[in-house]
Order: sequence, then C-alpha cells, then structure tokens
Amino acid sequence: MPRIVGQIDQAKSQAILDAAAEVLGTGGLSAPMDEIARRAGVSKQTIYNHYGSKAELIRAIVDRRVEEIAAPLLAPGAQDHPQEALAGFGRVMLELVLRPLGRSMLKMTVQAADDMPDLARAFYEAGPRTSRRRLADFLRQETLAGRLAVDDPDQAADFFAGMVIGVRQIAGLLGVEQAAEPEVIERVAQEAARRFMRAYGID
Amino acid sequence: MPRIVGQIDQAKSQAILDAAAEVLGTGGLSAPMDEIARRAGVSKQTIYNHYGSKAELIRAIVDRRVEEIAAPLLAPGAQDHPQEALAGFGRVMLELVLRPLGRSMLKMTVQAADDMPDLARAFYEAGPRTSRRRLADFLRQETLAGRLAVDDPDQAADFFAGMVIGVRQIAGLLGVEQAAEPEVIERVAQEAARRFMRAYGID
DNA sequence: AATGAGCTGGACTATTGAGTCCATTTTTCG
DNA sequence: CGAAAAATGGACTCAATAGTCCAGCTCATT
Repeated sequence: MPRIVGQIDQAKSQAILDAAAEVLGTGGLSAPMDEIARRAGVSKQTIYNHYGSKAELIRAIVDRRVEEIAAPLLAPGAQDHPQEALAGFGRVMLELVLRPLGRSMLKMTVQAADDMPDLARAFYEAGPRTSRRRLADFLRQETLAGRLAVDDPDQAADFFAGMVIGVRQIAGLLGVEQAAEPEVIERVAQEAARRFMRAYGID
Repeated sequence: MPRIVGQIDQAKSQAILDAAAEVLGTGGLSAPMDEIARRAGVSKQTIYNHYGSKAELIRAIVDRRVEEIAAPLLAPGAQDHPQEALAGFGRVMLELVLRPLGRSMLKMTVQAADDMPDLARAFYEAGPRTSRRRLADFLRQETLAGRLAVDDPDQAADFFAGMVIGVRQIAGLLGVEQAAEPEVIERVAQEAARRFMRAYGID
C-alpha cells in the first residue's frame, strides 16, 4: 500500500514488505531500517517513499498477513462425522502456529503491542478470536444437529483450540525450537479431535 | 544478588528489583534505566553498583521469579477423585497466567528472547515445561492406580494445560484485557477437569 | 533524444538511552 | 568520633538508529 501513487514500482513494494517481514520477524522489531533496505536490494529512501515510517511499514506487514490468516479458517465442509471436521480445524490452527510465517507474525505483534495496541488488537481479532468464533459456530451447529452435546460452545471451542495449540505457541515465542513435521501436526490434530469427541459426544 | 559484597544495602537491592520488574514489565524492556532509578528512589549509579548492567538486572528479575513460579506447581495431595486434583492444577496454572506478575514476567521474557536465549529457555523450563511434567507424572500415577486411562501422559498433560490456559496467555501478551476474577478461574478449572475426566476416564 | 518520475547511495541531523565520572553527602561500623 | 564504604545527582561520553537531504543515475514514455 504505497503512499505515493505515481510510477512507483509495485514489485519493489512487495520486495520491501517481504524483506521487512523477514528481518523484523527474525531479528525483532528493533532491527534497523538499513538492514531491511539492504535485504530488499533497495535504498532506504525508497522504503520511506513507499511506506512513510517504520511504524507504517510494520502495520503494512501485519495488515497483509491478517487477511491471509483468517482465510484457511473457513468452516470445513460438513463431514459425516464431526470428528473429521474437528481434526481439520486442528490441522489448520497448528499449521498457522508452527509455520515460520505465523510465528514471526505473532512475535512482531507481541513486541509491538506496547506501542501499537490497535495493531495487536486487530491481529488478535483476525487470528485467535476468529478461529475460536468459527469453531464455536461449528460446535453450535453440530449440537443442534444432534451430533454433539456442547453446552457452552465458546468455552468448548477455547478448550479444543487450547488442546491443539498447547504449549507450542509460547515455546515459539520463547525461541525454544519445536518440530513442525506434518506427521506431528496430523497426529496431534487427530488425537485432540478424538478426545474432544469423548468429552463432548452425545453418548 | 548484588555484585559487590560490602556494606551494600540489601533493602535497596530489593527496591531496585521491584521497581525494575514493575517498570520493565509494564513499559517493556526498552524502558530507560533512569525511570527505574526514579521509581526505586535510588540513583542510577547505585543500580549499576548492585547489578552490573541492564541485562544482568533483567536476568536477576527473571531468576528471582523463576524460583517462585515452580513452587505452587507441586503435585496436589492425592485426592479421592482425580478430578479434584486436576481442578487444583488448573487453578494454579490459570492464576500464574492471569496475575499481573506472571503476565509481565512472560512479556519480559518473550521480549528478551532474541538477545538472551538462555534466559528464555530457563523461563520455559521453570514455567511451562515444569508444569506439564508434574501434571504428566500425576496422570501416569493415576493411570497406574487404575483411576484414569491415559495412554500418552505427556500429550494428555499438554491437552489439559492447553484447555485451561486457552487463549488467555496470548491475549495477555497482546494486551487484550481479560477478566481474572476468582470465580472465572474456578469455573474454567472445574469444567476443564470435568471434561478431561470424560475424555480420559476409565469407563 | 528529451523529459521527468522514481531510484541510488551516502552523508547528515537529531534523539534516545546505556553506561561512566566525580565531587559531595550520607551511612555504617570499628 | 572518625574513617571507609556506599549513595547521590547531575553532567558527560558514546553508540545506535530513525528519518532527511541531495546530487547524480535509470528508464519508461513520448
């Protein structure tokens, strides 16, 4: 989202955004603008031409990702058995949390939270809040259909999301390395869905 | 843990540590040393006499708390019914996460993670890791006693901790305000324990 | 070819904050 | 009491970094 709309090179805007996400995500928000410029293969002035300040650059990074975050969280297609749908939810959430992109985005937002509370809130709404809401809607619907017996869908959604994400999110923030292999993701999502069914099944 | 051991005033050491925890916890790690000095009612030079640098001061804050964190996570006394013990675990974990002290400690550690990975790791071990381990031990033991049917205690412990903590930890880091009333804590802990029993009960 | 918008690179300013210095005062303790 | 240790406070140095400036360069369009 360049500030000046003339012959500005859109490809450069992207390159800057990518480089900034990379640099700020790994090195922290205090990483210098010069390094971003170097990484993007662009002069510092150009960054300031495209985005007006470091804060706006950070905002642009998060804004771009925020749109992508909510996308995969669409309610999964109604399956025969809700357990499959739950596992699908779990898989998507775990991937969001474990992938480097989701990680660095969260780290950035947490670091920025003190100075840019609105940004932190927007991220919270788009990520954690939206995922819980969609999940709660699904649980409500399945309960109405008689396939689950969930009395408090919001709480249950929080429980399930917590089971799946577990300690992984905070470990990522603390830089404690963790496996993100697809098999692990699949296993955790499946098992969480299975246990959730026992906890909230109709039997 | 003053660096120079002469006639140094221990009370001042504490005052500095308290002020630093307060200032750095609320304002972020970039809060200036001058403000800490002001808040502690002490000259800046005195801080440097007691702790050699800002990094060491941060370390001292975290080290002090790390010892306190693990303390309440002692295995609860064996109850008649494991559900009560689980609820107790949940209550303690939630309190750690929701109290301002635990919050600011986590925030500080996350912010410092880039520059002081060893500190982040120590915090991770003392907090999240220890709590899961103790919980897993408890589950193992209850399974041996025939009161639970947990096949993978580590995973189950992670599930339970995740249910209880849920979205609250990340919300705290993002500065999205949340209730920490005792009734809420109690209700969540009880319900999580109840659902966990259904998911992992012997029946 | 000429134009002009955007880009480069590197020097420059201004600010902020860690850590030091030091002359003076206060506290501790033999 | 008197000396040594510690604390004060305020000025100081030094490094890092956001953001600006500018002279010369690139390149698409006409």
